[in-house]
Amino acid sequence: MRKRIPTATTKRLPLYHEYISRMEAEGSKWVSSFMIANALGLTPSTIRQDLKHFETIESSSFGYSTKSLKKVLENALGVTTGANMVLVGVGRLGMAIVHHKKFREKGFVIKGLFDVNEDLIGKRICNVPIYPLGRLPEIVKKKRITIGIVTTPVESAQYVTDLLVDANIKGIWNFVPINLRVPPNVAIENVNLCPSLFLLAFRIKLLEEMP
Amino acid sequence: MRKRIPTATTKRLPLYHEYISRMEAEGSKWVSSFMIANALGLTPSTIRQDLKHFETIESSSFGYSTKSLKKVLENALGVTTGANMVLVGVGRLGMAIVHHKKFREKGFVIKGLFDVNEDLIGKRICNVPIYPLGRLPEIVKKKRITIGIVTTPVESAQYVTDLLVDANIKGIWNFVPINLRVPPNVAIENVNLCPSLFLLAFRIKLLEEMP
DNA sequence: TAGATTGTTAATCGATTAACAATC
DNA sequence: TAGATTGTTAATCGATTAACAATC
Repeated sequence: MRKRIPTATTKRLPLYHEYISRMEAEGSKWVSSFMIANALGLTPSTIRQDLKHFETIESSSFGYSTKSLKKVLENALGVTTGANMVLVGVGRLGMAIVHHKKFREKGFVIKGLFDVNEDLIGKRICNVPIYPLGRLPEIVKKKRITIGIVTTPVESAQYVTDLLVDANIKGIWNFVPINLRVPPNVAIENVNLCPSLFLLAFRIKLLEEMP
Repeated sequence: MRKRIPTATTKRLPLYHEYISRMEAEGSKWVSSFMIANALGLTPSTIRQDLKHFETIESSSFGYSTKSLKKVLENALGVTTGANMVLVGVGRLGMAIVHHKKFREKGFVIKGLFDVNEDLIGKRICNVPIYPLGRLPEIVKKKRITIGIVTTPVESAQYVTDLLVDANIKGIWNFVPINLRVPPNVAIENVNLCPSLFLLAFRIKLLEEMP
């Protein structure tokens, strides 16, 4: 990749990757911008503008080579390297994430869980041990953790984030519906379930009002 | 609200609502565009442009009235009315969603669960019964369901979505990482966990490359 | 009133789309 | 080659920011 990649493009890369992976699994050797656009609800123009940022994609009059496109996307996304992660807040959502196989398959491995609940500490979920919060700095350092998953209640989310940041984590995957404060050298990605549901309700309302 | 509300604004409304709810709970009578902007990492200008679309918000030189702002947002989002929902695909993620109290508190109630797993059918989770997929049209009609939550494996997601659409559902809350096809009169909101994680990995990479 | 914030206009910025020559 | 798709430029569209008079 050459120039700065626009954020709008950035957000689509994981979607392209998902689609390309599926097409490759189905045995497709080539995918065109038309196919991708159609599958993802975008225009071919947008796809081409986005992929322009990556020089090493092999293309022809059939479209882009599935293999090279997948490779380039995985490189760009850092999927090839994966990451070691910890998860703080072992509620039901936290447990669902730990059990999710796909992350591990892609190299994103949860190495430790943290909670304040005394009853949980020492147990294991999917063979991942649950530690007390106090051991977070030690474990993060020892296991070379780069991503912290935050699935705590709202009240403790910022506190936990500060702990993670102090432990030199590089990115926060936040499932708590607040805007966590992190220094500029730490990446953050928010997954907001409640707002997402409200947004759906809002869209339904819009559709009903003006059909 | 008067004119068409821009989609960019639409996506921020749930965040405003979340923040205002918290401020109201803390006893704030007024919130300014500066406060909201600061809390959510936006500019005051953006906040004011967004809220301009809603006429009934009471404002003063202290900012916006928390009470009226919350009310307007809840009205706009359709949060006041809530919705009856069904969930298809009772895996761990599905279960985590069923257990999530917040949705129910806000009036978004899951009235039925559906799965193909014979062992699950007839059981209850959080007092919500699990039905066989075949009974979906009947239950959706009887219980006046408007939102369908899709937490199935990728392979069955489109099939399940078609079932829901045929049963006259109004919105799909999709947790499966594919672009589901729905007719234009059905709203859809996607929650993509894997792409979200990859996006985080990508941002970490960007930060490392050019700090 | 005085101080602060909104409401609003205009300018800037970025993202999307259209179109077509270059390429495979 | 012929047909189809890319790569790229230019035009359009929408979103964000800045600035300041109007308002409370």
